[in-house]
Amino acid sequence: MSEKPYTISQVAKMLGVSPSTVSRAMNNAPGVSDSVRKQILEFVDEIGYRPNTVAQSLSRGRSNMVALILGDIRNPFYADLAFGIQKALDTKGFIVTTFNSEYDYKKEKQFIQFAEQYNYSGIILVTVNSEEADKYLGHLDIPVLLVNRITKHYNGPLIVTDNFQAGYIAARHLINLGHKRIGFLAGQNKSSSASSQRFQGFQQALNNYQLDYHADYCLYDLDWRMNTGYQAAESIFSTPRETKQRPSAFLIANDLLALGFMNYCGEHGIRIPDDISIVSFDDIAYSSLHQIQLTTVSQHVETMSKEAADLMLQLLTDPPKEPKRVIIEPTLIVRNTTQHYQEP
Amino acid sequence: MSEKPYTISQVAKMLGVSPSTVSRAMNNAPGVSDSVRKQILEFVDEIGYRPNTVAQSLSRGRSNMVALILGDIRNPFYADLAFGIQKALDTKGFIVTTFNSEYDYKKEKQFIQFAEQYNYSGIILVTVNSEEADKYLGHLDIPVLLVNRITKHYNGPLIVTDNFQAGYIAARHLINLGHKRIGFLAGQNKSSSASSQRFQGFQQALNNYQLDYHADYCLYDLDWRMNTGYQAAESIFSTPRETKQRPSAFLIANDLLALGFMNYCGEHGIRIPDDISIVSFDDIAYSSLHQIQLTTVSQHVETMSKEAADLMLQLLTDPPKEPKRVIIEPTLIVRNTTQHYQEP
DNA sequence: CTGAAAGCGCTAACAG
DNA sequence: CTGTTAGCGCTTTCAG
Repeated sequence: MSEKPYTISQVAKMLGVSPSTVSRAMNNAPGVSDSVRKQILEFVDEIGYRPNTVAQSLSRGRSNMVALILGDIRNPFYADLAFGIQKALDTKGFIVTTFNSEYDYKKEKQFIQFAEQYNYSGIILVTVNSEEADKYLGHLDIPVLLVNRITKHYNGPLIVTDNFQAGYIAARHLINLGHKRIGFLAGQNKSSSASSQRFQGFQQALNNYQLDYHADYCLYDLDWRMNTGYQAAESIFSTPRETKQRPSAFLIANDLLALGFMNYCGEHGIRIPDDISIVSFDDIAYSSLHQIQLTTVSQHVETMSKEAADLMLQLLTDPPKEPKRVIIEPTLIVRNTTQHYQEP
Repeated sequence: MSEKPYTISQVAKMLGVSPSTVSRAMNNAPGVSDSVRKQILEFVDEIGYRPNTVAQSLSRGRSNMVALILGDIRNPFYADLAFGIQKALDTKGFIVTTFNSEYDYKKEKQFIQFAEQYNYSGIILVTVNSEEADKYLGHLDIPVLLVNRITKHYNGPLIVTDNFQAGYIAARHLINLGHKRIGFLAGQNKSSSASSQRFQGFQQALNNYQLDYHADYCLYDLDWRMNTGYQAAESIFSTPRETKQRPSAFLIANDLLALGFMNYCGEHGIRIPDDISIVSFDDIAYSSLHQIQLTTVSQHVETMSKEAADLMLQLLTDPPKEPKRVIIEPTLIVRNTTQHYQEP
């Protein structure tokens, strides 16, 4: 592994052919006789020659690197997504670099520029919604695939969960259980269409079932971290309020927040679901633990990553003229953090 | 963002200077008058010219990409590690690509070759221990930094937790609590020095305190997934055995396995810590939840990632002749899954 | 201090 | 079918 790697012209010389022939043979491009091709391929394999991809990239004007830009790899939902995408693309000879925008659209933009500068050949983007992004997303030099986000003006390829429906069925579940005072711990609605659409689904459900939406049952603009969920619970339960005035159930924008929320409740003797029901979104692995048993809405991350990989592959090989848009049906997974409303 | 990017010669032409001068100015290399340099820098900034990094990479023979090869990004411990390293290196102008070896040394090797082929300028490696790796790790063309693994013959730069000590203090904690029959759910000892050293620490502690090591209290070669921990518990508790013959406590090779183990226990009415004490390793975020409260040994992943990033940076800029090796002290975090041994 | 020229390793017309 | 010739965009001697 230590000797200087061969170059294509060295290989060509050894074989007594020209570099172009070697190149053609290796890229199975037409214009090489089968016998010569075979010979080259075997030889190359034997001596372990591998083309320098940087040179290829420069020469071709494109690489086989794909950028995956997402919020934070420490969120298990994203870790799953990244893992799936990466695994699928690896086997096709693409390598994917993951960037953590930390939900900051400036960082996101930097990464996008990075990707262009580095001749990345595609970007899979869980975008931080912003007016700016909405403007340029459609006109990047390289193919973009939006994942789990949607923006007003972008109409390129896309793959999302129906987050409106996710919010709707989550809320309906609670309503079915007899809850009337339902709060919502919202994510960063401005920067996440997923979050805002879940919120809208929630409101729609309230509306359909003639329930009031109380702004003061809700918390807004929470970042997606566990600790923030903890603090949210703290602020909710430490402000004195008649029990009857307090929501009996909460929708929580993602599992991480919900876990933090439950953590606070556990520490302070607030029983779930006896005192309060909660349902959230994502269905990360930890939500299914017996000790947790979180009722949540699955986004089917496995499907999502598979579709994302497939779609990106398609964009890279033969881009369809009609951008493909795939929508995933969310599924409510009822576990143990929700129960029938009981008069306090 | 859509117009074709400028090339260095275009920029040079616009300024009426030569490409080399622009290059020198931008890399603050000597040989440009301050006034010209300033002018160039300003102009470049204004029009937003950014050098094509692929071309740079080819020309220089090295890039500013660093590969991070680890087992599985879905393990929160690795997600934390990756996040920390990436964040630290990003700000220094390096981009890091994460590869999931899935604990398979063949994949690992592939990724290493990949990295060389792509002109990566450094590799941060949580290696899958293997004889093969041990041979070539020292002689790669590019700087390597081993993280949380150690091999027999490799003596390059390194950063590890003292995993022997980790195993030792974990076991001692249990022994202090009066446990005498202690089992171990081992990870993949052959491919993970972290795992095997924890195991050795455990055995040493037993030895020091005159306790017997029972091979049949132990399970070996578990992969690191939650579900495997679940199955381990299943196999342990479903084989009939006198309670007095059963371990009263377990060391478990990492938190993920432990979580799976606890999951099974929860589902089957096995109370922790009343019926069985457990302590594991990593201290991932989910272990600290009130509903979990796992006693575990922290590897201080934050320190680890910071050190790793610093060390890699050093290797890339001015490699010291003596390879630096840093060892991190593990810390036992006592929570709620361990208690005094009680006669059954 | 500055510019011209060669070259990094590969691909892609263009000839034969 | 095969080889020759230019580049891709940048860095880096080497002259001036």
